[in-house]
Amino acid sequence: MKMVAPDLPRHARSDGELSRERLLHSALGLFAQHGFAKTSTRQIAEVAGTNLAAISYYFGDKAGLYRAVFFDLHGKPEEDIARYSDPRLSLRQALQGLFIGFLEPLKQGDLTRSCMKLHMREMLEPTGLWEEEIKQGIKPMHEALVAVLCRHLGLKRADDDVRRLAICVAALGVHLHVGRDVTDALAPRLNASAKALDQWADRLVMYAEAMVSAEAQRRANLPRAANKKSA
Amino acid sequence: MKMVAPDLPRHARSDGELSRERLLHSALGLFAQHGFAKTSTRQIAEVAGTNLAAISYYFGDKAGLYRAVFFDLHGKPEEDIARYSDPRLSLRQALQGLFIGFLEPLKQGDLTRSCMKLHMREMLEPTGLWEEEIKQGIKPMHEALVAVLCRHLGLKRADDDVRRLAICVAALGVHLHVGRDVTDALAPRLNASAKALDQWADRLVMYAEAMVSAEAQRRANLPRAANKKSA
DNA sequence: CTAAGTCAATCAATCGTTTGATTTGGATGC
DNA sequence: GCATCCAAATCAAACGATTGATTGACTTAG
Repeated sequence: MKMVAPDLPRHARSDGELSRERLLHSALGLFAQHGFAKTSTRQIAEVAGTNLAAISYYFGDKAGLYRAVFFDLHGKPEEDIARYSDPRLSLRQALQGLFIGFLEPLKQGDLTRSCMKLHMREMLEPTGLWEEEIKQGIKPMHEALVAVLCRHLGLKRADDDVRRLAICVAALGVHLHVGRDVTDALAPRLNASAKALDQWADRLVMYAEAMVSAEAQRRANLPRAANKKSA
Repeated sequence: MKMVAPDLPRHARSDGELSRERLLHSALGLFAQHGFAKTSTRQIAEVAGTNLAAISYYFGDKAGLYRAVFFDLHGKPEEDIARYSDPRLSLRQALQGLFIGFLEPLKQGDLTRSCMKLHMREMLEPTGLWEEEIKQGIKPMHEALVAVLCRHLGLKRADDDVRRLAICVAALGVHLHVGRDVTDALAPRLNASAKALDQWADRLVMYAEAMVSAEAQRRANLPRAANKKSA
């Protein structure tokens, strides 16, 4: 069953960290597809076309490789946040920017998709890395979205309901990735083409706008009292 | 590091499949928490208080145990579907029934939560079991929800937009489980109490209603043509 | 007695990691 | 230009630990 790449011209000292990058990309694909535990170091080295020992050489150990894959091949959240946090944007524009951040990776190659899948997978297998990802990646994005919603709801401070709304809006984008396989099984056409993905963007923006409007209306109908605890 | 349960009174022939059930529950918890690959058979037997060989004895092998956990300890989808598919229900009532199915497991003990988490985990590690789960569990629920939406949107047949709407509505419920840890990190209060979970139900119903209304309005504003391809 | 159940001990396989030798590209001294 | 050296990089081989699974003897209930 094991098929070694037969006769690649045996990398002659490509010097520079070429093997390192090959390991990173191979590991990304394998980790994203099979998970950390089910991916063996031998498999990674085999796919990367390097020797097994190269993993220890460049990354110390398997966990170090995973950590490097997790952080090195990951876009900073700043650019994602910038797409929707500008105060001059309308709500619709902001939501469009938000969901573009979720949809763009789907259009690109396997690399970004694998990267996203790896992160989604971390949600279900918290390994410390994930806590850091929440702190450095997700929390800032959440807070930025909360700020956007507060602004358009006319609120000075965020409360639980705004945070819940933010989470639900983001959930629409997250589900694009987490539920990708399920969606493909239920309605294959929805993710089939780039045009279909653009329709996702349209509809998600529409849905999110509707959710925000509903929340705004709920707050408008609330009894006068300023610090009402709950219903 | 390995600490064996020191002196449990060594089950004397408890006859009947008592060990079998203990293995099932222990395996559920461990599989849900650490995943399949990272859970060892020794660990399972240890927690269950049985001998290692009991796994082979009752389930053939580790995969058989996993399969048994996956299917034996899983409520049939019929009862979930029944909560929202009744044609006499209003849209709001149907959505309430739908989300109750997602929220109820959160209120109950670790068992149902672990069971749900195990299934969510399967999404990211397709292992054949998952495909069957889609066919027998998720697809029926999806089709039932699509039917509900068609009814309230006044449609004879489902199209891609209805399916997308159904997926997005369900995504709100799915995210309760998939994004549980993230939510706890971002806004711990939202999942803290049973009362908070009831508020989730209220808000999710409200959001879903808003999404359906938005879709209805979009369709109303559509140019007359019956089979318009897209915008 | 028989068959179902339980147990400690052990199997072969695979895992992540390490070792020590070897190869390579470029700097150095002449 | 040429021989020399060195550190970076690569490699095959093996390590100890752990894995899932099996064995065969022992215990108990019917």
